[in-house]
Amino acid sequence: MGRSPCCSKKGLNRGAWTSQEDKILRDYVHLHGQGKWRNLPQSAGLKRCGKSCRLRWLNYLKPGIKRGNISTDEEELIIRLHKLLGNRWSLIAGRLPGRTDNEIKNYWNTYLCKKVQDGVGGDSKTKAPSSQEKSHQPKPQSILENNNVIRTKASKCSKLLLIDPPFPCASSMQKQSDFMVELIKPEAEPLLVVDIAAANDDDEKELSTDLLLDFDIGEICLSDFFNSDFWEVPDFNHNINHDDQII
DNA sequence: AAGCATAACAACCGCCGATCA
DNA sequence: GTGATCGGCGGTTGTTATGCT
Repeated sequence: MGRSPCCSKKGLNRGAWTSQEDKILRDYVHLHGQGKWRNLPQSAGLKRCGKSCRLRWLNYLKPGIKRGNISTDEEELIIRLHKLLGNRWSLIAGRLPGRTDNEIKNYWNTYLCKKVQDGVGGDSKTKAPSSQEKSHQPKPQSILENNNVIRTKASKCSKLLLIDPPFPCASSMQKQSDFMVELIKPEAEPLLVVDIAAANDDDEKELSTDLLLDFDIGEICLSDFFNSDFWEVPDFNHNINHDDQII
């Protein structure tokens, strides 16, 4: 159907934002709130595309944004979530307070991806590790080549359904009930299916699913799960045997 | 010291779903 | 029901910083 471009590119600034542009945008959003990105540049007097304004605000100007110094805890969580969710950066970012999807995506593409692929502490050649990178602990095992992740391409999936995972630690689950998720109706239609049992490597299967181990759930809505405070869960590292299906 | 290679990060592009007229 | 608009997302590209030869 051919949609119009989000804005005319004529006469618009591109590239890095100046501090003055940042100030204008920040002041405008503080005054008028977010939204109406398309009209914002004109209203605020910015020579920028609305999308560009939105990105700048969400990734850098929005209060509470953390920059850099991704901790090992965060890093581990990113790896786990990526294992589970694939490249759904916004979902992953949603579980990392103060982090943006763009930052996590960049961090993954430039560092974690290699680290995960190498399986042992990442890129050994090239430059010396930064102070931040020096804190990265080598991973005991490779989680590369695990294809259990849910891969999507710009297809939004707001609901993920876990079906009948025979978690052996089910009895401990009731304790976690305060962040337990709502049961989904049986007739609900799963949107994505991941057959973890199809994986060849048991270790990989473990890594794929250990995020979920503390849940005594027959069927849960995973998006609700992620909306819960599982961030607080202290330990994901249980050993289990399982032929799990995440749906 | 200079030039090249690579990493890191900011920003852009195009597609998609939701919403509304 | 249809098409336009908007916001959001993930992939990709461009630029800068840093390290290596």
